[in-house]
Amino acid sequence: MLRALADCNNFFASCERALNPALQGVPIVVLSNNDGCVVARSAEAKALGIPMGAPFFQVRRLCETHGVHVASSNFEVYGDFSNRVMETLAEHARDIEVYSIDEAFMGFPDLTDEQALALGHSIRNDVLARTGITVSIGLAPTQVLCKLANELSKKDPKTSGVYLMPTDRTKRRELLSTIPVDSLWGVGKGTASRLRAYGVVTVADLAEIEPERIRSFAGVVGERLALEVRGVACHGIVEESSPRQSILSSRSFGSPVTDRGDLTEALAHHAFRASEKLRQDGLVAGTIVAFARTNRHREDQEQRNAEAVIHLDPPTHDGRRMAAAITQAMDAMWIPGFQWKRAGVYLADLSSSVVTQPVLPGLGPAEPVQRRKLMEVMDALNAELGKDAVRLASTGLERTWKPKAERLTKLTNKDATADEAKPEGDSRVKRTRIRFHE
DNA sequence: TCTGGGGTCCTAGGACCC
DNA sequence: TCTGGGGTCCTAGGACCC
Repeated sequence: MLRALADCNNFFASCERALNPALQGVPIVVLSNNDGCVVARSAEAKALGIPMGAPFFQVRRLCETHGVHVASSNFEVYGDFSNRVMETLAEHARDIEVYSIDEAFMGFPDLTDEQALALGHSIRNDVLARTGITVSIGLAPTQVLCKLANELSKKDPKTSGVYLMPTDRTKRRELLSTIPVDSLWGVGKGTASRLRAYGVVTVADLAEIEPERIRSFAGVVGERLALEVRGVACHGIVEESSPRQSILSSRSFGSPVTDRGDLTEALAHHAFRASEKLRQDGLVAGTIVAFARTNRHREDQEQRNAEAVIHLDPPTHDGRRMAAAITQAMDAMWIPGFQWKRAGVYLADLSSSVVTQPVLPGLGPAEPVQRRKLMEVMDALNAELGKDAVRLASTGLERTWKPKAERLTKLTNKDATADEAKPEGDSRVKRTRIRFHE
């Protein structure tokens, strides 16, 4: 089977540009939540030497000097662009796995080299025409090689954004012997140094070593990598969405929080947000972990992680119950005298909310009907009127703890209609896990 | 002054059982 | 002094990704 990885170029920056055509040719930088770090850069911004992940305050002057357009991240908008890109990709592929907000693996029947390249270019052109987003396409027999091919297509302008991993063995080995093993997908610092210690320096080295030998010093992860770079697929294209195993909602505070009431509000807010995600996926949670952290970058201050683990019996997706449980847990969790920088709620022990067990006499249903209804109504209103249109009083009115987002792109009416044009319902794309990233 | 927010998978080691 | 041998399940933490 032939596979492909389509990956949007400078995705968040490209979305900002698609929203505002006046930004053509202007360097663009998109900031993480709380306007903290650089998480996306247009080609022009990269050329200025603005590094990925840089704290914004370190590159602010550079941006001002060169007239860089700086935007706070707007995930709702990027999510809409993502949907349109993925729907377009799905029309071209036999199978598709949406791997993250800006990339997807696709599966095709076997094709000749010429056909594969032609297909890649037609997909790329179609996505650009329909969404304004440029994608790069890497074609290869396995996902790890697709990833590599994708990087090569980005590096070499001669490829025009589409690169096919050489099918000829000798040519492929020649290529792989020029690529360091630590640039592979799945090889981080730890694995790279272990591999080097055993003389595996290039991707070709990895492709030639016995997979069983690899296993002895790099585990099953190493073994799978070795097989994938040999052209033996270990990862399938996953069309079925696998149920998710955890949910996290957390944010940094715009300024440090020292008040117990503020922290409680923020945690109640995260509990409710996390419960929304639960309900969306038809899940209930058996465990909540509420946590707060001090600023790890402040070496002059004592550090603290405050945490409360709450077991929910029976498991629930009721945001009110969760918020109330957290408010109670604050007695145990609250430590006065610290400047809290970040807080959040983590949900675990997830299971389907569909009740499979018969209700025992005298115990009643797992979740009272009115509560379920209340959540349904809140979700419906928020879907209609916008996020947070209705919320729990315990999550606060003033919300002085809110993160910063001082450079949000204002949406025009035109964008709103584009949003309405979004196809609904039986789209062929099954969203698997969408991870908002970078 | 200012430094993000999600996820998954694997492994090692302890608890526990027979 | 010497003091089984497996197996499973769970959890914490590391590694990695976007």
